[in-house]
Amino acid sequence: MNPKDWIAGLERGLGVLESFGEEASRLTAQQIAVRTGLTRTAARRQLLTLEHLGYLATDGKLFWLTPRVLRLAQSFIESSRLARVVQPYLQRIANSLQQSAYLSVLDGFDVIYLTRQGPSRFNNAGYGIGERVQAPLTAAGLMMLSYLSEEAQVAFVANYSIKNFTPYTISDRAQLALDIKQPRSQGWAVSEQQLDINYRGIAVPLLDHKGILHGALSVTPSVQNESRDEAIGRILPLLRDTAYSLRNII
Amino acid sequence: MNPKDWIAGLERGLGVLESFGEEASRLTAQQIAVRTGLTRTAARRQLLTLEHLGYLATDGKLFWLTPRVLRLAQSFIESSRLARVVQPYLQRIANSLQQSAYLSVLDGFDVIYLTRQGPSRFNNAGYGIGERVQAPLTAAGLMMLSYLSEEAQVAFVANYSIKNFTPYTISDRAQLALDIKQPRSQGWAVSEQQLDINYRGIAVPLLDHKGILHGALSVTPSVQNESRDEAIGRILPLLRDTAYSLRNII
DNA sequence: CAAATCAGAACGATAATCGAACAAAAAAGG
DNA sequence: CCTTTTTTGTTCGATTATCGTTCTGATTTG
Repeated sequence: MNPKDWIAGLERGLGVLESFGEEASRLTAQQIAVRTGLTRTAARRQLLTLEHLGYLATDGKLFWLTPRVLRLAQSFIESSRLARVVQPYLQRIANSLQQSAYLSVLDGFDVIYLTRQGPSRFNNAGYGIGERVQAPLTAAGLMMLSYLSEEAQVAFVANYSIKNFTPYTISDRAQLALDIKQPRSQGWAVSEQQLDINYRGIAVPLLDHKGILHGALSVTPSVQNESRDEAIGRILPLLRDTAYSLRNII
Repeated sequence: MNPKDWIAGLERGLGVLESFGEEASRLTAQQIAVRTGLTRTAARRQLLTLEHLGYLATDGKLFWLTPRVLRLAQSFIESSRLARVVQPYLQRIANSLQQSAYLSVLDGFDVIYLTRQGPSRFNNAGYGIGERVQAPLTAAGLMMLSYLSEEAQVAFVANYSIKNFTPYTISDRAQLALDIKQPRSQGWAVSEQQLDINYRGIAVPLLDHKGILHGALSVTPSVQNESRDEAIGRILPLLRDTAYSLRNII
């Protein structure tokens, strides 16, 4: 890229916005400067600009994010062609299984739920739209990770920081490496009580006619009343058929 | 503000990001230029920068948003002190009423759900975190709008574009003006089947010890099995008590 | 195949942005 | 309560990042 085609101010400003987080919800100009590597004066200019644009609020000393930043997320969700196209197909799955179905994509180490569809609006439980979960904890995440290149998978396994959510959460890198490798050849992924006890996830990849991965379809049935294999036998055909019907329109 | 403390590049870049939307999901540099008022070359520089930072993807011609923009939203949600503090109180409400309870804030004309709490994780139905709904359609929105200044309310009524979601949706500006004025003096708001038939909303304001509005607490009971007044009698005391307990810790 | 539309590169002008240095204010400490 | 230390806000000249014009090459359309 031509070095002239680079807006440094934009990069810095977005860095400032991203430097806020869970344990850094209210920061001074100084703290931002340290986190972003800018000088205090430069950081302050960015902060004042962001405040004026409505992305930040301040009491004169501390700065914090405003709900305004959610508009960007909204734009993404609304502008997702994939979500629009897949939505009615999710509905068919949800109706047929009488439980919520999900479309998700990968962002870095996280799975993001683009749309969900329950049997009815107010029985639309589970993950929320735009919600983000560590990829290896979900079937959809394992499914999509399996489509990364070999090197990317190795890098992932090395850099991923394992956290235990349930006693069943994978806690061993060798196992993780296997789990994110296998689904691709097999054509589906399952995760057992990784994130929430009592639930498993079943996912299939959403591929276009060229075989390019666009996302994953998944459902999260309860582990009660049926074995893993029973659940797969009951659910997988429907997911596969749906993904197959979508292959030429995504 | 000192005019030197203004990062033009950041303003322009965020304008580019925000110019994507539902009916504008994939845009050329040219189209972006028109939408943002920049020249094509300037728009192109912003787009290339954003692409390189991972916020946009391109096929060389069209640009579109990537899931990356959701990280900003995530930061906001995670960094919301209000959400953290209120969460356990929502849980109490959800347990006691056996239905989801919400904390929301206002952003422009929209209500944003900051957190929700259902009786259990997988019975956590309804609005998703970060979801955005036109304010006058919800009890929480009416509640918060009633805390705007007189002028802001007038401006709101004049500028708000009314859409009918159900036969009960308010469709008359005079009525709207009344509806967004009344809740403040009354101390609570109710909305009947504005957004979804079969459900009403009941909301109370979340005020600190100085009387400053920080958000709204709400629940959305079914209209079946009880009248409006019965629902209010059953639910309002709990919401009020909860809001009152929070008044010194938000 | 011609016409029209759009993307990419070059470049000199301009003003946007920078950081050092200083002033003011707030905390900390005795 | 006053002094010292740290943090925050402002100014200002230097620099270079960013701008828009213009031209060229590529792609689409009729």
